[in-house]
Amino acid sequence: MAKYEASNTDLTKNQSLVMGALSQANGPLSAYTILDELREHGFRAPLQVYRALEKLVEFGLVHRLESLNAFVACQHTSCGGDRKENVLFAICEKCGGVQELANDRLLDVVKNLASDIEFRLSESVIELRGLCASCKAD
Amino acid sequence: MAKYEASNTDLTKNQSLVMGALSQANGPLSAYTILDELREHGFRAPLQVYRALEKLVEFGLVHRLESLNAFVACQHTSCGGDRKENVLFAICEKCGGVQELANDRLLDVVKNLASDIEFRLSESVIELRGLCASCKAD
DNA sequence: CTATGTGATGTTATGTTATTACATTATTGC
DNA sequence: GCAATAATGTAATAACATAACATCACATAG
Repeated sequence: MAKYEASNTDLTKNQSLVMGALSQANGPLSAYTILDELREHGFRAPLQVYRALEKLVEFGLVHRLESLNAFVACQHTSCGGDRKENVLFAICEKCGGVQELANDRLLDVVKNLASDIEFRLSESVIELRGLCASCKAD
Repeated sequence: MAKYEASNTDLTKNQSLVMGALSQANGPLSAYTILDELREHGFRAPLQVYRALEKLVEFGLVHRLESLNAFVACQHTSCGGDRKENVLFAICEKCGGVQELANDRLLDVVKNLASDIEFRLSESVIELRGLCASCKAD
């Protein structure tokens, strides 16, 4: 956990615990799953998790997956630094794994699309569903 | 409601009622909002709404907005016909309005992206958040 | 040093969204 | 008619999220 405390934004105890749980997981976790994992560390209520998650998302260390109601640790070392979500997710429907991608071309298309309809874009949620390379082989 | 019963897929009573509620609304509705609106028509339980919604989504008459946990009537007359979601949404954070867009270029980029990582795409969730043309003017 | 502000935490209760399980009714094809 | 299938009704519960309020830790201006 020292790993996260040492990051450019210092994390509080609860934030570190939640970040630790998400980093050890090999996929997204729901807030309540995190809560259960952290009961042994003294967590008692959902709000403790949600408050930590809110900050971690704000810091760019964690992403929320809207189509899963779940949270995943950022896979880009960069992400904490370059804010602004030019990021998308490929979610495997078989193994539950998530791949995080950053793609400028996609972002450009989205921006153009928004500007075509005079929409002031503040955030974009892009989540692909399907089968990951290893699962589609089976 | 005859309007929907007359569509190429015949709707059941509950499906028609839910479709009617969504069509009259000028924005997305949550399942429970729909339930409340339909109590006067005899609806008693969430499941009645969720079951109807499931079918309507299947028919392509309704879309689910993942980032809102809400549902919106399809704005393309075409949508019922050409299945497969090559569709995205611009959601206004001020007025709550939703614009549904279909864009081939975006779909191409997404497909290429998926194929780059050997991901077998089955569905894509693309939801833009921001301010619509009329709200950003204020 | 103590008063005050700010942010984090703890706790309970409640609100909101979605599904499971099981019984019943309607419709369709034979 | 009768079996198979789809739709519906109802109750209970699961899963996800926030409101409201109390307390604690710590920084810093006076």
